[in-house]
Amino acid sequence: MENLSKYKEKLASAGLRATKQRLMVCKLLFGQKQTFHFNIEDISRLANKSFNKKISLATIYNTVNEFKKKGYLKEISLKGNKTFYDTNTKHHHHFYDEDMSQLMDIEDKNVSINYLPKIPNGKKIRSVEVLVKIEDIK
Amino acid sequence: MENLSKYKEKLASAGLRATKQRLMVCKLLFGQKQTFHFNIEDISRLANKSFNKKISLATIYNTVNEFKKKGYLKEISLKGNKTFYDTNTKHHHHFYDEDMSQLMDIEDKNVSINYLPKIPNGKKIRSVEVLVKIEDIK
DNA sequence: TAATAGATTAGAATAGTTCTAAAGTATTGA
DNA sequence: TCAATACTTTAGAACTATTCTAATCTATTA
Repeated sequence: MENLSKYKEKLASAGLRATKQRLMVCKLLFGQKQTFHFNIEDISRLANKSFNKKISLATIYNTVNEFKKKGYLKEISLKGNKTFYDTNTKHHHHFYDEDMSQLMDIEDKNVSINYLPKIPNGKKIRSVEVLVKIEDIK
Repeated sequence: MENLSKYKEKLASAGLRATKQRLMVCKLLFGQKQTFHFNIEDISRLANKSFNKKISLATIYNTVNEFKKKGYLKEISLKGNKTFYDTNTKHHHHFYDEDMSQLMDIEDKNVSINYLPKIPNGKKIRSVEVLVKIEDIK
């Protein structure tokens, strides 16, 4: 419970008051050693398991969406029904393991693209995302 | 109505009988000069407009899913609620226009990647997809 | 401490997709 | 050709993810 102030700042800067539920969400999202990938259900399940406390889905959706707007979380471009988020907001890429349905980060510096077609008139590039789908060597 | 046999073959090879509704879906999907991007609702709307005929959503979902399994259509990896499909099944990449919510193809030969990190043990690459998000120059 | 502003919540509402069961259509074998 | 069978289509139910709503609760402020 030592670095709660870090989370309080984060919440404040996103225009959110620090409440018990939001602090729990922060702890789950940003209290990990490594960045991670999750969906809303994961957070709900983790809150149950880690704190023995049920946080309503509405609260989780609200908090996650505010953090996304603020740039503290990134939504991942992946097909499928559920929305996935990434606590790694640095520009980077992904491996997607088709057999495990699992995502792994690829650091931006580990991918290089040396040619792209010219972009349409009046447009500029916002981001370039590479998704490397991998599967078991059968 | 001249190249219906082309569609009949396609349906047969996907294990589907050629019915009025499925032939309409085929015409909409594969009868275009250019490859295109669509979702289920688009096909439903197009059937209404082009043939003045309502095809049930269930039929469209079934047919599109069978074609996807068979490799005649590709599902596009994009966040968002609706699933998008691509009639271009060649390996290729996309521009995604954030302002217009519009997809454009980038031919595979127009993108080159000269370095990728090594892939995890026991895994091999299935595909490498590049998504270039673009936006208006404000 | 009272008043008020904001937060949380359960559950309703919505949207995309899949499932189901009944009715329709095509195919097959006699 | 006809009946039996197999496959299709369909409307609507069911399901799932997400958002909305309105009532209750909590925190802040004066």
